[in-house]
Amino acid sequence: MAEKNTNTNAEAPKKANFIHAQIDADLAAGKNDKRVHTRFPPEPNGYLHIGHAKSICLNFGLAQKYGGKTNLRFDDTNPSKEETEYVESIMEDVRWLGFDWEDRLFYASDNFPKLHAFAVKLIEEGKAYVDDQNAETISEQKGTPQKPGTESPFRNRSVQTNLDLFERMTMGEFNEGEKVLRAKIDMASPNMHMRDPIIYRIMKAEHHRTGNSWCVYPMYDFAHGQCDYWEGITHSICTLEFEVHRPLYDWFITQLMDSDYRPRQIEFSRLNLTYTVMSKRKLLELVKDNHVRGWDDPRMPTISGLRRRGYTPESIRNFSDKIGVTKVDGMTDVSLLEFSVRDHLNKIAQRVMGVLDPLKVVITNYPEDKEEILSAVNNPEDESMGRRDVPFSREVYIEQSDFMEDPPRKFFRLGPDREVRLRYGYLIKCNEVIKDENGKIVELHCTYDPESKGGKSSDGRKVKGVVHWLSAKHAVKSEVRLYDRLFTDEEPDAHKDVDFKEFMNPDSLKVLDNCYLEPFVKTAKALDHFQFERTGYFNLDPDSTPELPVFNRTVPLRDSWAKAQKK
RNA sequence: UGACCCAUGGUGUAAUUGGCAACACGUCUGAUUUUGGUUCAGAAGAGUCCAGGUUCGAGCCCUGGUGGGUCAACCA
Repeated sequence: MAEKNTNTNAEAPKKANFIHAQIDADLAAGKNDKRVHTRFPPEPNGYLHIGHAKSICLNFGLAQKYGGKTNLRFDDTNPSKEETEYVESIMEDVRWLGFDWEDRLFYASDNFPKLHAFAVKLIEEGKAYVDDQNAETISEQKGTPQKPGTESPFRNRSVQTNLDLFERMTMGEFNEGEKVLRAKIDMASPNMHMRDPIIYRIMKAEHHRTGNSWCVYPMYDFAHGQCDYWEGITHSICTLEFEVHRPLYDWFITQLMDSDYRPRQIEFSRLNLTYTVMSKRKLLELVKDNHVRGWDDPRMPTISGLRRRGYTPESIRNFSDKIGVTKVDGMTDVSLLEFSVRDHLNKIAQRVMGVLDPLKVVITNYPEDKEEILSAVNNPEDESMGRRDVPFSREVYIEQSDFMEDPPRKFFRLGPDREVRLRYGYLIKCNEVIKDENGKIVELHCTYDPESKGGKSSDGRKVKGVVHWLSAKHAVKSEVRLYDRLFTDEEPDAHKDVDFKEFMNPDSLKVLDNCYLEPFVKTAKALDHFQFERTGYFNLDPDSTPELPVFNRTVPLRDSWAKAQKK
């Protein structure tokens, strides 16, 4: 018998990318004892977002593929921006995504003493000097990308003077901005980063880990490569904007190395997603100015926001695999992300009937006090999830949008004298439409076909429409939060003259407070995933109380009817 | 008036040492369906930024353009 290839995404081998090719070449050349050791190096100055997830999946994925290791390293060299709160959220998010750094948790700040000693060594070798000029002057002397810079008058101080001055900087003798330590490289280099870069600056700020023990802090360029080196990193993967830093990265490594081992920087393009922003600065602005409820607002592209929204780690990892890794600056359509989460939730989500916008239906030929228990499938994609009981009675709620008094062509839901099936229940026919004094439809009177239970009908007739419903007296009242994209523009931060906040979508959050759900949702735990049948995927928000469950809509179901209606 | 990087359907990516441009999302049909979901079957959509060159043969190699990105923080 021919076997069908049902290779799922989870099992499918990851597509090779250009980094794999480079690692393969390094391995073939026998570099670094054929080790592969990567690291994920966030600065703890904000919450992680979906772009970081791409980097996390890449770095940890590489280690998995090559039998190597991945470190988690906090790049905490700027005490003015960094906080312990961020450190904690980052660790939580990486773990939640499903990755484990085992015992390899590092901080750049762990290396402050070694970094300082290395700076002293450079001074001794005549490769670094203390500059007394202010930031503005130094900047002017840097020149422009087109024009070479000029040398600082302090460039040729004696080793002894530099040693003395740097020591006094370290002891806190000078104020912020009075002096900096610079590497002596090449003020005429076509690469701005090689024009005597600043490697240490005076900062009298409290560091979230080292407190007040330091008055001088290393710059990123003077810390990152060295940390890579000391941690034994072989492939230091970062985003494209660091490409021009690579010569400097290599320069410091050359000063440091004492064997054949040499880490190597490789750059890839960061993730851009439509209808959102992805810079920590802008996300922080949204949080600080209360445009959203916090870093974990379900509308945010942060890992914590996506988690609260109802995304699963699997769906994010899967998305990450799908988008691949290249050096092309692009813009990924958010529909790819939405596909990933639907795809996963379809397989795992418990089904439930939920009426978001209720319309009362009285089944006039159903006995007043009768109640029945109907049986519903928990997940048609997964038999092992079993079935559940759903109570049925004379008065039910259906969705307002499932009834039209004057239905258009191809509308196969309820209308006057039309018949639909109540999912898992009976066929009902609408006989009477009750309106209030304003003409608004407030209630429907229907009759049911007692022979139609369980998919049959008394005479074999079939109906096209199936609607979800809830027994009015059993239903649990809930709040439901519907989310839409945070911005109305595909690239809100791509407009030169308009602030990205001008494009914020005023309807990005819609709160429905008159929703009904099956009774069993009372037992749900925060973040549990559900599919509200015919509506979308939802999860239980931590804001829920025993009296009032609150649900977030993760993503709507695909809806070909709504799509057809738009045309 | 520089250095470095990038360019393949609408979007994201593939394409062994040069060998019929493939996959996914999205879009559109149709079938199945007690979710207008899922699943299944199928379709449309690029000739690979441009111009030369090498070659039997170029998305891939070479040359020159064009377009885009990054770099002039005591941020990372």
